[in-house]
Amino acid sequence: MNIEKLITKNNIKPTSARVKILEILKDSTKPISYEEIKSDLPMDKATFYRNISKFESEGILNSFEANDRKRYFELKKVPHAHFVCIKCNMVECIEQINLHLENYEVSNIIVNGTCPNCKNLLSN
Amino acid sequence: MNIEKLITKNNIKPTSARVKILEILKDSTKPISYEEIKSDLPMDKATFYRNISKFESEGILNSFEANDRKRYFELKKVPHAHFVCIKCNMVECIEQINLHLENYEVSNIIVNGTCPNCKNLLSN
DNA sequence: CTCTATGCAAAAACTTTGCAGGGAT
DNA sequence: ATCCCTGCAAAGTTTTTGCATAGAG
Repeated sequence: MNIEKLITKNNIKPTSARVKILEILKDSTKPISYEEIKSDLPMDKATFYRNISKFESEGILNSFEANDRKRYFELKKVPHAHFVCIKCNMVECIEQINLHLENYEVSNIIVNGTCPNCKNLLSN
Repeated sequence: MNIEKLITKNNIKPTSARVKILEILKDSTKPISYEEIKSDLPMDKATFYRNISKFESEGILNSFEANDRKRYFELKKVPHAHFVCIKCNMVECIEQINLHLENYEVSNIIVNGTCPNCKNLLSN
């Protein structure tokens, strides 16, 4: 889906800051934090966070916090979970999960644990 | 299990600050944040956080972050997940979940979404 | 012209760290 | 005497807010 359309469809003005943010998120294969993308962002952090907040309330993107106390952002796609390593803070998507809770609406699932890599390092 | 034993078993000195922290966690039916318990804590926040950190590295407790940007703590028990409402930040335990990821070690699962109560409020 | 978006700087919220005093062994 | 624990205050980190200016329609 075209980024500009995604924005206008949600009644938001497609300013260049907004398009830029969503393009970066679109191009990423995993959720990313402000810190990870700030060098590519031609805008102030206030602008970034304000727009992120707008996108979230419009339901365009999801965010969650990892153990490094940073928020990670991603475009909303098919429901899936995220694995976050408690040692190295690596974040990755887990496709095969399905969870149904009667009367609840599930928007995101975060699985914390130790990734294969860190697990190996520990046992050495 | 007796709190003092839980502490000494993990090679930590059972100071009164430590026993107090774990007793509060033991008595809670759900994960709690520093803010929620500080009025019952006869110690400085630095002591609280330093001991929490020690307990975590010894594997005595788990913590995770909710959408309110606070960390929630609980004694490590049988594996289970937590539901955190993105509207009201209510936290509760979800017992029936099981997830196996080959080569990963799962330590905690957080499910974000809207709780039945907030879901009703929204639709009114 | 009006309304919204942006940048900058300061504030806010929660957690961590430095340091000196105290207790236990 | 030594080692670790604690409280206090200050610093740190990420995100949010206030305010004035800039930009779009």
